[in-house]
Amino acid sequence: MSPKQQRGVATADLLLDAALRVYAEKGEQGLTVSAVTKASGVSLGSLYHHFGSIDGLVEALTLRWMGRMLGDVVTALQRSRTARSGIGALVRAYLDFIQEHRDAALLVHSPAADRKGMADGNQARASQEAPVSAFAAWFQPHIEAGEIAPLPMPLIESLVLGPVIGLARRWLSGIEDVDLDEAARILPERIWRSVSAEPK
Amino acid sequence: MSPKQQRGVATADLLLDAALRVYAEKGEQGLTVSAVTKASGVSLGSLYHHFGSIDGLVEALTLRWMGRMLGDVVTALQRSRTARSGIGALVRAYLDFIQEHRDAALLVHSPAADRKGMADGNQARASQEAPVSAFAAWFQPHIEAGEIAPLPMPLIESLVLGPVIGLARRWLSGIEDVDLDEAARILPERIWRSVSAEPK
DNA sequence: ATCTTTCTAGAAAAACACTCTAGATCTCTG
DNA sequence: CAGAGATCTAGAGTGTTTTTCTAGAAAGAT
Repeated sequence: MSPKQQRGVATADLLLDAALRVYAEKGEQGLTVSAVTKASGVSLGSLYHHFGSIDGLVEALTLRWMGRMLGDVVTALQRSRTARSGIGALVRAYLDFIQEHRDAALLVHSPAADRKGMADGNQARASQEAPVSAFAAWFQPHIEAGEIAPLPMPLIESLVLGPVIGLARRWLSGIEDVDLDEAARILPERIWRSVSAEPK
Repeated sequence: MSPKQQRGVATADLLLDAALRVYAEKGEQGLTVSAVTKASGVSLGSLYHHFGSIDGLVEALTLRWMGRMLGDVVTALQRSRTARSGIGALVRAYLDFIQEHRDAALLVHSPAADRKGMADGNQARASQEAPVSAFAAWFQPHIEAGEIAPLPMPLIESLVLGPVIGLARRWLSGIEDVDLDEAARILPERIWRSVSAEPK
């Protein structure tokens, strides 16, 4: 990588890092162009050169962290052999991530994330669907092996991820009644019951 | 209610209705102060008198529809006698609502909704916690009766609502692979397996 | 009848995202 | 190794959007 490109990447990183700091400190409202340029020391022109718009910057930031989170989750999945242990690993990886990167997780779980990620068929889709299809790819053999019930994949995803995401949102929003350790202990067993092929 | 108050409420309603129309037509970006004042025929001053800010207006709109949605769901719950049928009624009520009020549901499921609803301890909390605690109140007896497993209430809520919300978000975002009728048939049984007290 | 409060109105101010031109730094080719 | 071309940095300037502020109309209270 040439020095010029290096500098470009470094500038983009400065902006992304600064944007997350600003978001953590001042929230969604405070995440303005001037706040980010001040916090990063990078000029307005550079911001627009690299990201095109403030939404572009937020989208890039969201995708970066969404990618990291889904990467953690998929890695945890792929290390697991049985469907049951995979669900446990997934839940732990997800909850670990939001505890370790609370601010980033808040951004990823924000409404903007849904929009940006899904709205128009841009590169967002690619970087999201890779992990999502990895998710489906991991479950497929377990369906065929008779461990997981042969439900439509969207339903399996909702049953497995829905409770975890719901709990994560609740914890992220600052509600005090959520004990993530307890959840990590109890949820996998319960999710397993909902998607397993065994008769009840 | 005095005529003056009546007019005030009518004006606020005009603004809320117009805001939803604007949102439905032009999306989140298009939901500006001037668009709402034009669409409603109400002046700028009135908007700020009633809602204080554009965010205040959006928050009020979100809470109004969130209240209606949770109201539908809780009503469906309360008509059910057994835990199992309650879960089925809840799922159907939820999915019916998002189909019937797609635009409002999009707003309610947007990121802004999480923020606004939970962030600061304002009246938002009250209008949300009423239905939520109604939810808990309905489940409590079924836990004590041994139908539902004695899990912490946040976990029960996540297990029951998480999959439904996840699927709803997916459908609302326009992904084509979700069949809500099929989901309404399959999900209740699966959710029931996850929270029921019976041994597996 | 006048005083007070609530509501409506829109001009003016402030904040904001974004564009545009200029110039610096690096690469690559003749 | 000179200089043409590409990429990146810089910030003043533009247009739009939110918000504030002052004024006045309508209703109820005394």
